[in-house]
Amino acid sequence: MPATLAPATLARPAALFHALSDETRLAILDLLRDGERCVCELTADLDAAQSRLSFHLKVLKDAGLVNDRREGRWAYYRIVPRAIDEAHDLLIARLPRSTAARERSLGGGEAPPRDFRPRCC
Amino acid sequence: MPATLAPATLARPAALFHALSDETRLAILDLLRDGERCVCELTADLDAAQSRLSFHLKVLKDAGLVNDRREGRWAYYRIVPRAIDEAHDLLIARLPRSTAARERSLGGGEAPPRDFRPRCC
DNA sequence: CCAATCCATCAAGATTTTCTGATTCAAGGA
DNA sequence: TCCTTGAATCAGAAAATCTTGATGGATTGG
Repeated sequence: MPATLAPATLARPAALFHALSDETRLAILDLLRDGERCVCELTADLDAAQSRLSFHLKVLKDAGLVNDRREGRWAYYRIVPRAIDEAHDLLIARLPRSTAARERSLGGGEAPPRDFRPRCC
Repeated sequence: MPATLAPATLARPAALFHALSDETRLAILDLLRDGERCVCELTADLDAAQSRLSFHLKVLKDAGLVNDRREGRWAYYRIVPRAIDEAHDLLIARLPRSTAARERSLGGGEAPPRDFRPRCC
């Protein structure tokens, strides 16, 4: 991760997408869509080792995608909708500028890649 | 990646987000936002080894996020807007169901997590 | 107090990714 | 044809990630 390649502005998007890049974590998020769940529930539903879920929940939490709440000996996790929104915005920011403009006015229509003038080496 | 945890439906989202989870690849996408670029241009702009960019471009291409086009000895890469749209849809599918409904009608407003009835072990 | 439960964390190993430095191939230009 | 250039690919090393099993803390119930 050379400094020249990684403006500070890319660290956050990369971390957020990384948290979303694992099937186990996506499965967790899918379970949390219906509301908060405690770890033991997730362990049961996903048939996964508890330490494994703890690991992935920590990744999700560090990325800001989930919150946790302690109640007695249980830990309840829930999705942070704003983090999904943030990822959403970061995606839009990756659309080609021409397409992004179109996306804003219309509803995500079809379109050829636009003109380009490849000036190379 | 146990089968119980990884319905086929999660492989694609994970792969797509994985491709977006690296700062170098995000930097590449940012450069491609203005239109297609050849590898040598990217190499210069990002000050990165050619084989390294080839590697990351392959990851992006395998994920369907970019296209390539050969012209003489140059290879031009460009963003595939529909892949960004796909990632976008996969994100929306991760919103809490209550929030997702709200998202659809309103414009992504604030809201408490809704009621939940933590039935646990 | 004692035992059981829920969970985070750690260490160790396995697996995956990423980077670097060749090597190879194709396309041009001299 | 020979040489140069742009780019993909490979092998190996380095780094990051993931899994497993063990340990320990906190809470609860008996």
